[in-house]
Amino acid sequence: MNTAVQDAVKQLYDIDVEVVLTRPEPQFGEYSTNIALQLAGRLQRNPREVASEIAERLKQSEAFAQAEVAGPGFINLRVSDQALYALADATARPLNEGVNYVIEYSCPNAFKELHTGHLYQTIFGDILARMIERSGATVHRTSFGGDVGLHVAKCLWGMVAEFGGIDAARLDAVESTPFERAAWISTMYVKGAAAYENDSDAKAEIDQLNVTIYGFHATNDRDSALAKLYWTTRQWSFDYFDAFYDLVKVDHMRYYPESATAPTGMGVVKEQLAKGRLKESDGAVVFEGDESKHLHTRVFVTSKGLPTYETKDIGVIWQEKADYNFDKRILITGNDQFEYMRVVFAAAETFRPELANTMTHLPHGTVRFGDGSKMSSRLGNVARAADVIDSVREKVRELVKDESQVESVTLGAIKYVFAKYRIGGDISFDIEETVSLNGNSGPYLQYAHARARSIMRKSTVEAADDVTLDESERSLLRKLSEYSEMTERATRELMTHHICNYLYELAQTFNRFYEKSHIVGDEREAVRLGLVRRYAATLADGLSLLGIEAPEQL
RNA sequence: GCACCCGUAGCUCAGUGGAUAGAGCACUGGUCUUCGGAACCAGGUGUCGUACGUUCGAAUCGUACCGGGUGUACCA
Repeated sequence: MNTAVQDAVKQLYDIDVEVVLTRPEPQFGEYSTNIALQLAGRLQRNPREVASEIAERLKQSEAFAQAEVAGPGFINLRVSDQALYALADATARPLNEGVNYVIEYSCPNAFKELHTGHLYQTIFGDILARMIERSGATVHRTSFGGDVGLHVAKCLWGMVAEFGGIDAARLDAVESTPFERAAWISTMYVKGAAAYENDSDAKAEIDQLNVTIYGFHATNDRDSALAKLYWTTRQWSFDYFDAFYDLVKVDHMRYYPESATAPTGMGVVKEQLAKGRLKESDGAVVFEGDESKHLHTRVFVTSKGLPTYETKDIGVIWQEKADYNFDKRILITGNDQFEYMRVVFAAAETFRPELANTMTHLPHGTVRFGDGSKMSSRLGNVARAADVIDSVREKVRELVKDESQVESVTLGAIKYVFAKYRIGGDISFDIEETVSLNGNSGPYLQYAHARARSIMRKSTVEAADDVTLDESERSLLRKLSEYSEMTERATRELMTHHICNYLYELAQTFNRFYEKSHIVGDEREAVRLGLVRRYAATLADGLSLLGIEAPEQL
């Protein structure tokens, strides 16, 4: 359709322009263009005159039923009902046909529990992956976290202290579900962390333990007593991740543990040091920042010879590239890592120029609760992901009687609230609002779908299309016709909140239609049933993009 | 100090060059003898943080400032 306008401009003025059609307020029609305002300057003419010339030309085009000049020189375009049906039935263009993506998110550390930040990333990342897959791409979901390091040493120390010695057999007495095991490991961490702070002997032991743990990987020690304790509980962590991802019903990611990425990263560091792209400085290996680009200098290997997060991050990029040969890589992290990631990306692109323009970093804000507080692990009021889910489920139980639907509504509520904020800023998580049955929430849309399906079950006629729609019928079809454009935009911009805003507006439009238009038993039943059917299908499709179930009844 | 992000209605947020700046929540009143009322309609007194600038046109772009947050060499 924009090409129809481009052609008109070309014929009239012999100018090649890129025409962007926008969706104006409904009273102005389906599409609007400001092309005349842009051309007026170049042509040294009055914008309204230019607009009416273009509009005259467009009236002859088959693409539009109507073309009118409005305001300072906008051209408002209206399409036929028939064209509106075609738009409503159109599927989004496959923007990423054949493109190979890696999307890295969630990224929990082994030996720790997932908190709300992980929950947000897990859900947002999963939705993003769905959207991109839907646009024709191949998507590989990955995750990256620490299975070695000081936090692990604190944990192991805590276990040894708890057992009064190194005794892996004592693990048999620990509760056996993945969530209980993860919680137990957390208490061992707390024990170790406290000792590290307050007891200098313990601190020395833990620091030594840290080195020992790296050794388990280097020497592939799986049999010594301490190694058994480590490998067993490490596996417990991975089992817990799997159980958690099953609980929230997302696809699993491939986990890249730091123990594996560190050696890869160290190999790269060695190579790049020889090439002079990394420098030695005060005994450490650093990537020198570029002040003109405001890039910090960062340490890749410490003066003690240990790899930092930078090196491990380079290691993951190299491994993901080797495993999947991605065309595009998207990384989701908290926004506190924004500047840090700029340096890592700059280093990666310096080492391997072919990576330039293939990697995107999506930083997100903090999940904040109703009172505006940021839950802090230091203060002991950290919100574990599982606790958040539990408290939402409790609220849902008050409203949904059918126990078999509680889980679907619980997850719908949580996924929706995380998807509806534009990524980048903080996420305000108000539990009442999240579970609320009216307003812009997941449960509201699930209900909206169930209601539409109920109407469809009730009707016995054959659905039919009609090209002389009344006003409320047409406004619903018009809203439906925006769906594929909206999903394209959400995919292009990597922003899930467009989907939520649209679905909510769609439901509101439907409610207005439904208020005015009787369906079952009406003489226009067939036509209206066709619209209800499209509405239910669009709602279900949009919810499925968000990973939310669309129930038949609720 | 420098850099980045944020500042829009009482609250939570959309809108990032276009028409009278919009939603939800909350609050008030009303509609309909419910095809699932979890509905619909009506009601906003907003210095779009402030000031200058660019533009036919600025919440949106530029510059400076104010306020909040984050980052800034051996943590992740």
